[in-house]
Parts: sequence; structure tokens; C-alpha cells
Amino acid sequence: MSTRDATARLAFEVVKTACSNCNLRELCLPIGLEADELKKLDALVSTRRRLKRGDYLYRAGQGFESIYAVRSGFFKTDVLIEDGRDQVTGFQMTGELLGLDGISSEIHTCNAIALEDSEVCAIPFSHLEGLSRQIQPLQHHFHQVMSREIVRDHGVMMLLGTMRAEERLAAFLLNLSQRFKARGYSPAEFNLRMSRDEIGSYLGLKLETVSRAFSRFQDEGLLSVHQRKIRILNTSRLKQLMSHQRL
Amino acid sequence: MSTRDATARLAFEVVKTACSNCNLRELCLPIGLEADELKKLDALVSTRRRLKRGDYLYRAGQGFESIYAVRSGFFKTDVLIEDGRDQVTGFQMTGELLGLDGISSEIHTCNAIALEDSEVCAIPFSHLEGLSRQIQPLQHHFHQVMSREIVRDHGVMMLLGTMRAEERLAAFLLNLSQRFKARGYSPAEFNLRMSRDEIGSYLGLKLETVSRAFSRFQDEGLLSVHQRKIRILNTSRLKQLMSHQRL
DNA sequence: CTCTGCGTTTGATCCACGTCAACCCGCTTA
DNA sequence: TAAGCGGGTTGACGTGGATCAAACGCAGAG
Repeated sequence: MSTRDATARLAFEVVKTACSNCNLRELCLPIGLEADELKKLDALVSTRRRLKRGDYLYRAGQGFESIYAVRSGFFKTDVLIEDGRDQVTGFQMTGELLGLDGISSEIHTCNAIALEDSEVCAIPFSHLEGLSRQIQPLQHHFHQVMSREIVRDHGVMMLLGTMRAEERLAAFLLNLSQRFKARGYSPAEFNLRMSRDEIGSYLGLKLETVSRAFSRFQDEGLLSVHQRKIRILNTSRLKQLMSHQRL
Repeated sequence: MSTRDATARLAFEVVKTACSNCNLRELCLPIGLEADELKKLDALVSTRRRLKRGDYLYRAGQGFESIYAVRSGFFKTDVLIEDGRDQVTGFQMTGELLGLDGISSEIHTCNAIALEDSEVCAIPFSHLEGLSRQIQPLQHHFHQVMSREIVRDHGVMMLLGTMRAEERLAAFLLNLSQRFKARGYSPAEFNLRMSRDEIGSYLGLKLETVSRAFSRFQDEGLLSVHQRKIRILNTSRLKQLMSHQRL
């Protein structure tokens, strides 16, 4: 093990007490920082905020100051237009970032709402910019995070533009499954935090259509569904259902 | 006029010879830089590339090294999945950036194709990161550009998820119109650079549906359409058609 | 325990858009 | 000048998902 690794490993323990749970992903812990760099980073994310289910983390139209890293819990973001229509633009879980949309105009362009009791780290954006001018790996990591968000959005556009209802739901479930797995939870069994209506809004479908697709998957033995408790029984069939389907 | 303004004004003339036409927007000219900063920036964008209609600027799967600023011309980006389906994720015109999707994994995730003879500035990304560690306004501007892309994508998700065919086409045309206007062209009369099929792919519709929507708009006196030449005759009705429509 | 209410499921019907097919138009090539 | 061709338009018809409506089931309140 190199001395750099050792230093990082040591520093990891330090930062762990400050950011004990959201270590592994996204911005919270760019691997490979020096001890003093980590100390600065630790100061950066010192502001915490707790939210109860249903609370708004921020609203469209509010001034933008910070981005947020989810420490625990579950969020949705949505945008609405005058006539009352709205669209869920994403669901965020532990370790993921919220608020990147606000950077462009210094004003949030969507609402972020806790779907269960949650905790976030607020990261004042000007501090982050300052630090990332000093710490190159942090800068690069942040750019990657923003870029990943763009790639994710393209995936959703693909889904909304070309897939049919069952393919969309399959893609959605597989994505959730993979994200739970990456966090050390079961990829096969989990509780949905969002309603059928919210899933539908995200997928560009009505809740009835979502419900019917769940029922069909259950009938075909791909899933077991009880309320919001999902068990995936046949991942590979789900995958092939998602990816070609021209049968 | 402050001395800073004067300096910037002076430097503007210098950079103008290097980046004569794509000054005003996106990344090419963050206003307010000092003369020596502008000199560095000028060096950054020194690599040019010409493309003919149909040429690929980059392809999905290729390694990522640079982002590109469109100096002149018109591009589309699209993603494809195994089964042959594809989705146009955006159209880029003069002054807009291409390639932000590649930052996350160092690999391009979509294709960028010239829809007419075009010229781009290649901006090596590691250089850009280096410079933006030194020049705070550049850094901030770049972050805004990435964030704007995310906001734009959310707009497309909204469009794909909640709007019907005519609303989508109206939104698309109004967006194009506004972008032409911002570049000093007529917002009311312009030539589409893309086929009905490409519009359809972007809007999540089939080309026949796009064609019918054009015809209906023409019948109703909102547009005149001749091939790819569009004249907008009634902007306000187009806008209200796009935004509520629950009539 | 019942009552109330919201989220969900399920069924019947409708309609916007997709699909399939014919035809047209402007351009290129011979 | 004709022939071929790619892109665009238009029509007839089919269908996936929206809409409307009813009923279910779990949770919290009384």
C-alpha cells in the first residue's frame, strides 16, 4: 500500500465521524484526498438539515445557495407548469445530490420533497467552487457528478420518447434495484417510497397504467407486489422485456 | 467606465480575432475576464475542426477528451440502444456546447452529427479544468452551462411526459424561434435543419404525426410551411396552445 | 369495533397517435 | 427529358394507454 493510500485511509476514519453514512458515493467522499484536504471538505459539509416526510427541501423559484447531499431518506424532484400539469424529474436516495438545477440561474427550477423522514448535508455552492479551485480531484469529481446527471436525463428522455408502458416500468424497477444494491440493500426486495401516481408522473404514464403494469408483471411471475413492497422474481426476463420487446 | 471594464473591452477586441463569431454565448466568452486571462482562454480554444453535413463530431463509445463549442453550423445528438431504437437528445446551434455527457465516464454516451456544414472549437477538457481552477468567473460560468443543460433536459422530460403532439411541436418551434432570435436572426422565419423524422425522434413522435401537426398549424393559420422553411404567423396562439390547451 | 379516507386495483369505453400504404414533390443522374 | 430516389404528405385503420367510474383494502380516528 502506498503512503498516499495510507494517508487517505487514515483520513477516511476522520471524515467518517463527520459524514458517517454517505461516504461511498457521489460528492461526499471523493477518494484520494490528502488529510488536510479532507479536513476542508469536512468543514464544507458541516451544515445538516432534517426533514419530515412531505417537507420541501426547496421550492421552484427560491434563491439557490447550496446543493444538498442526501445522508438518509428519499426525495423526489418535480417541476410544474401554470396549467397544473407536473412532472417528477427524479428520485434521489442516500448519497445522491440535489439542487444542481439551481446553479444556472441562481434560482431553483424544481421542487425537492422528502418522501420519507430524511437528512441532508447542505453544501454552500460558493464554498464548493472555492474548494474545487484548490483541490483538483474534488473539482473533477464534481464535474463528473454533473455530467452523470446529464447522462441520466438522457436515459429518461429515451425512456419517455421510445418505450412503451411495461418497458418503462421494467426500466424503472431495474434502476431502483441496482441503486439499492449499490447501497448494500437487497436488489430483489425493497419498498417503494413513492405512490403509483408519482411513478406514473416520472414515467409519463397515468397511475392506472402503472397499476395495471404491476398487476401484469405479477400475473406473469416477474414480480411479487404487495402495496409498495416489491420483490423481483425474474430479473433477466425483466431486462429483456425492457431492452428489445419487438417480439 | 471602470478600469476593469476598459481592460475587458480592450481584451475583447483581441479575442475577437481568435473567436470572432461565437463570442456572445455559452462558454466561449465569459464576460469580465482580465486581459491575461483572456489570452489563456484564447490558447485553450485554439483547436478548430470543420465538418461536412452528415459527419460525426464524435460517436457513442469513443473516448472523451474535449468538449466542443459550435462556431457555425447545426448539430444533433442522439443515443441508440441495441434493438435499433434511437432518440435525438438535442439540437445544437452556434455558440452552444457539445460533449458534456462524456465527462462522467471519459466516454461519449451519444453521437454528435453535423446537420449542415459546420465548424467547432475543440476545448480539451483537462485544460478547461486547469484554467477554471485559476479563473473563478470561468469556473462559475462553466458550472452554469452544465446546470443549464440539466434544466433544459428537465424541460424536455416535461414535454415528453406530459404534452400532446401539437403542444410538443409548438414548444419545439417556439424554442427554436427564441434561439434564432438570440443570435440575431429572425424569430419568425427560419429553415429547419432537421428532417421530420429527426424532429419526431426528439419529440417522441412518429414523422407522420409531426407532418400532420405541421399541416394542421398551417390550416389554422399559425404557420406557413414550405418544406423545411417555416414562418411563424401567430406566436401568441402558438404559446397558448403550448401552455394550457385544456379547453 | 366501526367509520372515514386515501391510495390502489380493476373494468369499460374512448381517442390520440402509431402503423401501413399510397402518392406527391423537388432533386439528382443518365 | 425521363427515371429514380429520399423526404414529405395524406388517408384508412388499429391499438396502447387515457379517461371515467366503481369497488377494494389498509390505516388512522373515534
